[in-house]
Amino acid sequence: MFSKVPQRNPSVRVNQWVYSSLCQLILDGEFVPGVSITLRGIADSLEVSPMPVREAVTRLISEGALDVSEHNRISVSVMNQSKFDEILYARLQLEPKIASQSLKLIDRKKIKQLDEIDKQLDLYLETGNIEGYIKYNRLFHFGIYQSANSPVIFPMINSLWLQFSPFMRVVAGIVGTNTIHDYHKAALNAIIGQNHKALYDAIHNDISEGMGLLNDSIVN
Amino acid sequence: MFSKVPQRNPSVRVNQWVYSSLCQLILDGEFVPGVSITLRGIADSLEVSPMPVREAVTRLISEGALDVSEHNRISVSVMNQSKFDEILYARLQLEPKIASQSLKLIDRKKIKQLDEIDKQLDLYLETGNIEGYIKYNRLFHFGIYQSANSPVIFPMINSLWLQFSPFMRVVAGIVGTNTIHDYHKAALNAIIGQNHKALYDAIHNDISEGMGLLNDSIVN
DNA sequence: TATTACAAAATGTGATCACAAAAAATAAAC
DNA sequence: GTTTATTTTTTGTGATCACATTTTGTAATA
Repeated sequence: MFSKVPQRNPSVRVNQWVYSSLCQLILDGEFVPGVSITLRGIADSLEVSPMPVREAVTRLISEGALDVSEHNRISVSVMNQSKFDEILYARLQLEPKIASQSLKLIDRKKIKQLDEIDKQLDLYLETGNIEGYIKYNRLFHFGIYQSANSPVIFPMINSLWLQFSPFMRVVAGIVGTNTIHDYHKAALNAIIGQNHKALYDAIHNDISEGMGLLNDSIVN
Repeated sequence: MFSKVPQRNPSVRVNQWVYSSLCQLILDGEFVPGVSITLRGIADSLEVSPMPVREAVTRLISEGALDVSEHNRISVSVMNQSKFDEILYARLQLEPKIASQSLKLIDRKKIKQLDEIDKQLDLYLETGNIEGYIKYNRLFHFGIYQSANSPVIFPMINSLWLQFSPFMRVVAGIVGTNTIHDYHKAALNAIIGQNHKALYDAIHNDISEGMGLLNDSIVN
């Protein structure tokens, strides 16, 4: 049923594969906010037994990506104003800090990767490719964050992205790509120049402006 | 096996009871860092089948309270310097903010509760009762945070406490209660006076000083 | 057409079994 | 006594079944 699920690798456990597959689907915006999810439905779609799905879904619920509604039914989380405000606050407190923390660990090879991601991203922006933009924007941010080697805050950031991604996908489809202006170039220059404050500010501004575009689309 | 587990309530599901029981045991410091955990062992101790334990443990792993070591063995998370630094940073960014956010929602009845909690806490400090201190310190903090009605940041704070609680219990047993000085009185006065900044600062100072006592005891 | 009553299917939860891999325990050899 | 080899037990994982509850589908009634 799901079109773009990563291929099964026999060396990786089924539960982990299911979890990362669901993560990717959520982050890519394949899950529409509010839509109902069933364990057996996902199990059939991924062609696995319900058991590893239960484990993955339990995790995603605890990370806020999925919601347990009345009568223990599972659904994709819906955005509201207070959730959005807190996600924005937490992102602004955690992501610039981790970016800055990763600064000294980013080598030349990584910089080249980030540069290529950003070039691809600009291409998607020009052609109005929302899916491409969302995916490569995430690759850019997490490309930086992953270098930080952060044991506590990185999982928290991951959880935050899982929470707003379904909402972002819907909204981005409405506002389109032409109003988006990111601070990736500033971030890249800051990385190259090893300027902590400039990188911190670039990520901060990127989040502020990006989330600002989404704010108007919240319905309670 | 576990002595102080909350009583089973037939109206609440087994998985939720197991999860909250394990949470309480962890927060109260009953789980020693590094100790191995087995699904069947916990299931036998709580006199339930392994199934709901699997669910609870999966959640606790994703919240950072438990760790998956090599060969998929489960153990209580061990503290190290980088984890500690990030937990401290995240607590300082999130907890004062949520406390401040809860300020206008705390009514007279809640203030009375907090005051009684703090009185009991002082008693435990005088008599050197570590377990009592840890429990009532948590009751005080979460008594405030819960009033904030926070959908995103509150769960993050909960996860942070689950991560450092096992470590704190061990260290607190070493340093003792006589060196502890909290800012709960300042926090209470700030709440009564509806002073946002004073409450923010009180919680900030409380975390800084409390965690400062723990910092020296980290072994890598 | 709209509403109600009933039957059928679906859903999360809990329990149990099977299995491969890893620990732990025991026996054998030097 | 110490090390090596072998057996036994334990452990997480995945699959399957049973069950109460809820939802959905269908037919009957007005």
